[in-house]
Amino acid sequence: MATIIDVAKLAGVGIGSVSRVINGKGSVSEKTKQKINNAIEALNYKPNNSARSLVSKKFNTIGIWGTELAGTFNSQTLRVIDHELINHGKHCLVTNGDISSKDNPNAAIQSVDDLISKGCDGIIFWGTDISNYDITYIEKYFPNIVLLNNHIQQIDEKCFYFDHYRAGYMAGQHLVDNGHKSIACITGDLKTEDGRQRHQGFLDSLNDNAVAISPEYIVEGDYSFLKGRQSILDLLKRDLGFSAVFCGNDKTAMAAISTLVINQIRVPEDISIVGYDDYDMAAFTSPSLTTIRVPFDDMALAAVRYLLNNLYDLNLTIQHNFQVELIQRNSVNNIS
Amino acid sequence: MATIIDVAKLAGVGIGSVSRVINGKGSVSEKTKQKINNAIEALNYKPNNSARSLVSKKFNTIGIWGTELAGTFNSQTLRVIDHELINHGKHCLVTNGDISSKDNPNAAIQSVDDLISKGCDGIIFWGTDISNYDITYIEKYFPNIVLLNNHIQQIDEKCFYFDHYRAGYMAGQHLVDNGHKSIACITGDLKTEDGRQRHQGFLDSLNDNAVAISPEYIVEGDYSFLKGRQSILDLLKRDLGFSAVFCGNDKTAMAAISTLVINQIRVPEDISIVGYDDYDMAAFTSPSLTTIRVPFDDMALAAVRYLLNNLYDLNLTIQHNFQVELIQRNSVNNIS
DNA sequence: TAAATTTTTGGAAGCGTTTCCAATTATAAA
DNA sequence: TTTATAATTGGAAACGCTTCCAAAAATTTA
Repeated sequence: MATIIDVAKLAGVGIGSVSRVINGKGSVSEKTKQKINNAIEALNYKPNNSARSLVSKKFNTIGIWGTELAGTFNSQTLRVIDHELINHGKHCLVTNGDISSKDNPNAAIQSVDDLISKGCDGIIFWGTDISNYDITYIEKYFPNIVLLNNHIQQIDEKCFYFDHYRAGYMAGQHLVDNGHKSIACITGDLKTEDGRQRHQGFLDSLNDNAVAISPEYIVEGDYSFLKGRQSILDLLKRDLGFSAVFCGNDKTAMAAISTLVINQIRVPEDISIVGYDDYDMAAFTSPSLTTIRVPFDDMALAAVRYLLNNLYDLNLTIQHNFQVELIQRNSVNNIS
Repeated sequence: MATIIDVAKLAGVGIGSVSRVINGKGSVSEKTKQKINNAIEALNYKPNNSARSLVSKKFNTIGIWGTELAGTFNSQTLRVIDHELINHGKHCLVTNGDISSKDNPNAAIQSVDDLISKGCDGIIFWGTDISNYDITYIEKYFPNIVLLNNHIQQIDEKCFYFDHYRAGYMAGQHLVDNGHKSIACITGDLKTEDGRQRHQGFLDSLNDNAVAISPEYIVEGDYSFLKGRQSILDLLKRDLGFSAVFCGNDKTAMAAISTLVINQIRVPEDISIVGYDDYDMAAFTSPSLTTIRVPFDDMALAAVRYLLNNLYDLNLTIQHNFQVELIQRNSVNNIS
């Protein structure tokens, strides 16, 4: 591997000039610039990143910390992030901080510290699987962070999230608007903040419309297919006679549909279903799923850009209003 | 940030001893080891990775190069890889070498070079979106690579793949065994090697059972939901009267089911469907999908481990026989 | 033309490690 | 005790870069 010294020698100049050329800063005459570029070409020279980082303390890398990497739309989002980084010559270090499996209470912080000392200029915290307490603790000594789909008031400007409450509200309203009065719900994971918010929004929408919903109509889910199936079965067993179900995410909704169909219950004729997320598969369930489209990719893009702007002195435009939208397909029946 | 010199000073020893302790090699007396560990603790010392890599030429990082990161089960696989790496104190650098969008014919190689010079000890090439030619070219100057779900004869031992041909054959055989004689097919992407192999396996299974399939029964897909819908519509329009369809992946199959149902065609009573992959959603389509379970995660684990063993002198067990399995659910009717 | 100013240039110093080797210390053998 | 052997130790050199500054060259002004 050629070094900067080799390049300098071949070009017949000092290493300072070479450094100035490859970094594009400091003044170099056109003539020497030419010589140096030729030498770089000839030697196929690539700057050594370790040496660069060692002195500059910049890594041109940002870390992604999350535990939900196994989700469905997350890989699409990861792609969005990665693309934007590559566009700006940065890299992306992924860490799956699966904190649940470890018995160490500091597992989350340790895995983040690990990421930091590995060398990244900033970190995207994806989701709510790390406590607010841990995040604010980390933010004090490593402030270049951004939260994706999470919100902590103290560091509001570093948070990229949307209004889950409003989204949940929209879902409930849609059901009410279609004449449903007896509505069940399989929530998202209520241990997560966004799960709670959307649930509250949903509840409030019914309340505002004077539609009652008693606790036995509600089952707590966990976003998985399996739990979705169990939950709808649970609900069915209670024999409540509801005409619609709001599901905490599309996976749950899909599992609910398939389970209902197996049990000879028609969707939407007998029971209407509303999902949440608008995964790519939502248009291809049977029936296709009416759901809430959530601006995940937009948020991700904004989050990376925020980091990029702050870390590398760029000036990328950042979207701030993330639109939530109800996508009407065929899983809701109008019974009014 | 404390450096190794600070630690040495505080412990009252030389930097050599500190280095020996943090790397756990070379002899250090129990007494000085104690002093050093105390100092490390007191200063919250973390070795600087750039400096380490600069001299050792090891990065403790492996790169993942792929273009299919937006797939569905890929994020699950990414998690498998990441976990195994973290277990061994390594990190994972992700690059989405989206080569199609660029007009540069060397885009793939450049993005790989970029990954290499960023600093990784090895690379996992995920999928077949980079040409054999490019890979063998890269392998010459950067031999620490592994292919996941791809196979190049010259570097056989670095390839982790399974028998797509056999898997395709199983799918066809299953349909024949259930009495189907008029079978259609929406292929995978035939630009990919594995897509071609599974298709050939499927074709041969019919042939071996003396079941004819003429070209108009075959539509080329591209693994997407959308194309799946278009393709089944295409097939329907041809009015061929087939009783079953083999789909190149589960997304295609899911789109096919939903489209058939919309068109008042019952699955499996009117048309049977076999998928491919066994995505997690396959059990939750309506009807649930009979499909080929593909050992993707096993392959990924073996691939990382191969790299880990070779790069860091480990001795992890590596699975070599990847099982393909037919998962029978409810999308195939026995009509014999 | 000479002096003042600006642009360009070379290379030493320093970033925080690992690796090596010579020197020191501890241990075993005589 | 002395000598031979083994274990431990300290720190200089090197890794390849950026940053800085003083020196040299080019340009402008008087």
